[in-house]
Amino acid sequence: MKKILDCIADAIKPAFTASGYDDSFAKITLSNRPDLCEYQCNGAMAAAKTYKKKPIDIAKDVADYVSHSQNKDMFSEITAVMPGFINIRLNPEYVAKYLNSMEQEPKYGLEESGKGETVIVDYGGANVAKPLHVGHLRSAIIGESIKRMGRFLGYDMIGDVHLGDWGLQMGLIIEELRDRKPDLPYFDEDHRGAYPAEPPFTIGELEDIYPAASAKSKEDEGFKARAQEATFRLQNGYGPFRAIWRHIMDVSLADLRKNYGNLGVTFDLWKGESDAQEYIPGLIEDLQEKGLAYESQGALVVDIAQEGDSKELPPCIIRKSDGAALYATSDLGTILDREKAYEPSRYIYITDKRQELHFIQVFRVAKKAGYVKEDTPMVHLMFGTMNGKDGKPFKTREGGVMRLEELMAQINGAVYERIMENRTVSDEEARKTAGIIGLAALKYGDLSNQASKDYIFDMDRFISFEGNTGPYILYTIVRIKSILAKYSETAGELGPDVKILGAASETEKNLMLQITKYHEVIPAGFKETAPHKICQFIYELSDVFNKFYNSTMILKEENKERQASYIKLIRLTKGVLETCIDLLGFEAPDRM
RNA sequence: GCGUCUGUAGCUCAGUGGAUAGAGCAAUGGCCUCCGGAGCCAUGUGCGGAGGUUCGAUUCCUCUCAGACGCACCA
Repeated sequence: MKKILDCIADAIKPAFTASGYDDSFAKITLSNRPDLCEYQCNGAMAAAKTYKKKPIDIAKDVADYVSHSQNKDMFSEITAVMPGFINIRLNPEYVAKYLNSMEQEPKYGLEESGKGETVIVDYGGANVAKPLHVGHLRSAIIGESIKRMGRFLGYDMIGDVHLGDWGLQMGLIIEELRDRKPDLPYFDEDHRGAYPAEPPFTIGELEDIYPAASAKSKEDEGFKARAQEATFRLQNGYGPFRAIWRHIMDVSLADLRKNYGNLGVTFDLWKGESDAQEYIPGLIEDLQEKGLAYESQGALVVDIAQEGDSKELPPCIIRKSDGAALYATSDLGTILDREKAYEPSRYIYITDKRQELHFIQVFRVAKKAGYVKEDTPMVHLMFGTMNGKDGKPFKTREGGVMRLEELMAQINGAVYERIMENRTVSDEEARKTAGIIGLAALKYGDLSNQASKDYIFDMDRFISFEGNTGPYILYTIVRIKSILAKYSETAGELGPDVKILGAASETEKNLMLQITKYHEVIPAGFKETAPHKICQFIYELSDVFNKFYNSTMILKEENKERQASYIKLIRLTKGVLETCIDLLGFEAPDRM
């Protein structure tokens, strides 16, 4: 259904036209002076130059016309004020009508603007055989939210975890495994026949092997050289190492699925750098044939500089001087794979902002070589660093990188303690609820910030039940659930003919007007890849709801028609809140 | 050195070419015959600095200061 701002604009357009002004000036915005009006139109001031008239006269023409037009019932006020603002208030009956139709439609009347578009979302970025740590957190949380928003808007969203599964870490693990278990058949050059189906290690061992190998390679040059050699052999298809690699993948992926699952993050594709390998020889050949790739200092590079660059950007290296492919090559290969399989109409990559240059390079090569159509948007949604309270990158107390599991355990533990302080619920329920609230606290704490900026992770603040936090939003939903349950106990379910009535109080009208922003906020959040806009919306919605709640005795209302209207309104409020937190990637418990 | 991004209240963060720049936390003072007080109401402080464009700039431009990040064979 139409956004309420557009409804208002359409209602006043005839007034502009009839008074001799272009109706493109009939643009409505939310009022920035709520004490004066609900909506405003600044078009008269913009039109003043064009028509060489005083803004106030134009505003008066428009306001007068509307006041006498057939659309006048839509407004309770439309007035021209100095220097040329048109101040607008909506008739409460009109707002109620809008909400009633909203309530009846699927997705509350949100238009599915994305129908027919396929979008690849590249997020996650986990490395196989390395545990997830807080550095992976933002990509997963933000990406999941963007994916859900797009899907809700009707886009065919394809989320790809894009694993780091082809790098030096594989060689490191192979050689460390050789040192630990030299008798394994993978290291016996004379071994014939199949290799065991069972992996030669558990996830626990694997998690120990990689850090050990990584540390060893920094001290032991010989070991590092062996790892590089092993990586090279793996990448060139050496059978025994491919067999180990398969084991590493199987063991690690099961663990990654579990960990991402605990975060409420799922992927449609579990592809990785290894899947791009088959495209690389052809890719390099093609870039050479097209005359884009040339030798420079022994490496093969593609120029990506363009008119208008404020600085000459370095060329994109697609083959190292030792002949090996690298990051950019792999990402280009992945693009070829995606074009072949999906022909996406848009790409969204969600990574750390330090990779900005890399993606500029990759995108330009992809466009220059014609792998991706010129008009296909390739978006790099970059996010900033998650810092500790000291403003420096978040670390464990010992100064190491904190694992995601540990972070979540800490948050859930802290929430659990808070629940147990005030309530006597069963331990089992408290644990479960703590998990739900903890995830909301973590995700909301992250998503409520602008993605591109660094932000400070402050657990005490994020898990607080007060202020602009996830738990506060959940609390509001739980409170509404409680009222609805009590109502249905005594009065039963709402009949289908119950209508939301025109607002009886200012707090009620504020709640109703806030709900109408829903149609504006969700498409904007996706278009601008800005989940924090959804957060801001539901925080404000929770706030106006709580003010309404505090000033209105819903269950004691004696007028049954009015009471049913209240119930329907708060049910709609709950529905909108739940829809939005689902888009952010978390859910509300029944009690907390 | 060059480039990109950031700088808003004591702290954490929103925000817009337009009227009086908003929230939360923290501080202080109120509100329970009341559907969950994990709430509501009230009080105080600010656009890093200097120019410019504009009728109007916190927003756009230039310079400057401070911080983060990046600058070809890591991913």
